[in-house]
Amino acid sequence: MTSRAGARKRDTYRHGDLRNALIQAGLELVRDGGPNAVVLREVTRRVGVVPNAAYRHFADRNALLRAIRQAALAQLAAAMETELAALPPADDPVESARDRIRALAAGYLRFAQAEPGLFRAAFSTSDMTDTATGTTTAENESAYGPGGLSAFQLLGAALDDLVESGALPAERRPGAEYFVWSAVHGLAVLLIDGPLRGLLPVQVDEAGQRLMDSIERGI
Amino acid sequence: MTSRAGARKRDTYRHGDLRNALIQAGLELVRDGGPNAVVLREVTRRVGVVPNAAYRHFADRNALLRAIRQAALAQLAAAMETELAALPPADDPVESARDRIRALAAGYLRFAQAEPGLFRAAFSTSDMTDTATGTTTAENESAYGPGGLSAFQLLGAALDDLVESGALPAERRPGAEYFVWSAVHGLAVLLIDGPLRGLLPVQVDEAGQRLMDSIERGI
DNA sequence: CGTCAATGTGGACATCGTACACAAGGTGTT
DNA sequence: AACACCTTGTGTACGATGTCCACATTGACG
Repeated sequence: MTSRAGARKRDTYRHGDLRNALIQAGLELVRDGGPNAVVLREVTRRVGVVPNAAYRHFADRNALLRAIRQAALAQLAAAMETELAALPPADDPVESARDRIRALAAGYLRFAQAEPGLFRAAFSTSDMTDTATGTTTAENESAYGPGGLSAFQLLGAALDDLVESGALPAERRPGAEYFVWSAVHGLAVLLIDGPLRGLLPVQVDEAGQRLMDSIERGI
Repeated sequence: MTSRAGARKRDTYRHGDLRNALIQAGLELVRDGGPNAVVLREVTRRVGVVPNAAYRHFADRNALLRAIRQAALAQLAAAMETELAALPPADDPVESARDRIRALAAGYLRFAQAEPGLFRAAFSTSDMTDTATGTTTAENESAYGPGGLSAFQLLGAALDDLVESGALPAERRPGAEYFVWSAVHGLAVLLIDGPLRGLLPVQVDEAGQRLMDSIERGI
């Protein structure tokens, strides 16, 4: 009654799974509203718990945000894996490796556009490195998808296959993921935040194709 | 006395240039602390004015932030122009055009690393598009450097020269800036925010070189 | 010199993150 | 079964923030 949205009154004094519930509610907030829509009081409100309860599971709002970011990264990786899985089997190993890279890139871009809030959250740091503390929160930076690989690792594996199939000279392999990831990530960011925001879906597709062609040439 | 940092007590009742002063103070805050270090009250404090005074020049905190972002974008463009100007004159027009693109990219990356706060602010939107209002603040998205060109336009011009010099087939020109910008922007973001943060300066240079090589191949 | 629009001030309010002390409820020992 | 203890949630409180409203000060223009 008193609570606004889906905040059922719990009958037990203990919640049982508060930590996860908070992350889940946070993800909902982040989904439409980006990282700084995660306001601690609102998160706890949704779970039906008093604000301070969150402090039993997270040091502060930033810690909660980090956990949410981790979850968002995992969803990214999952989306990319899904795209991989949907790929029809190809006989030519070279073709196959190329297709996988394109699929990963497409999954990345699609996720960014389908879930800009999650995507922004996944790569937001504005709050974690607090101004020259230098700590940079060097924790495990990557969150893994169902397959156990992070987005970055997925890309790395695909590039390895590209080398193995003979399509990419081994001496070009080192650092290749930096280039590919940079290009894809850059387009994603420019599309949802930057000056390319507001492009028509057709143009977005064109830009995506153009980008992937250039990536293939440039690797 | 009462004010903490550099907040001189003004003798005139009117400030005379409050709007600019606020933007300037905001830039200082953004410089170490990123976009959400721009706290309206702190900004006005630094200028030596009461918080509400800002509302005579900006509709709200977001409007101030937009102005600051514009200024940061201008500084980015300026940094790129500087890099261009420092380029030794080349006789071969093809070489020259390539050098200019590399210089622009280098300027972009250098600026991002030298002024991560400004850079983040320049491309932050988390607050301007308020959740499905759809307005996306379609104002003049670009801020111009001393030369009167935005970062994007600088790149476009360099690419035009590349075509004119014959190094780039005209049919590859359309959309080329999307690719180049994406790659450079992506690396910049990954370097200062993303998982590539914390790379050693040497590695950063390597990644930068690698990226620019790939870009040249891929354009 | 008087009026008026522009600009800055003062005070108030709701909301936020978070600290501190306390309550409720499991868990393990005896 | 009784008890102490540790974990987890509650209540209250404080300082800070963005923004609203009414008022004060000022320069420009008649």
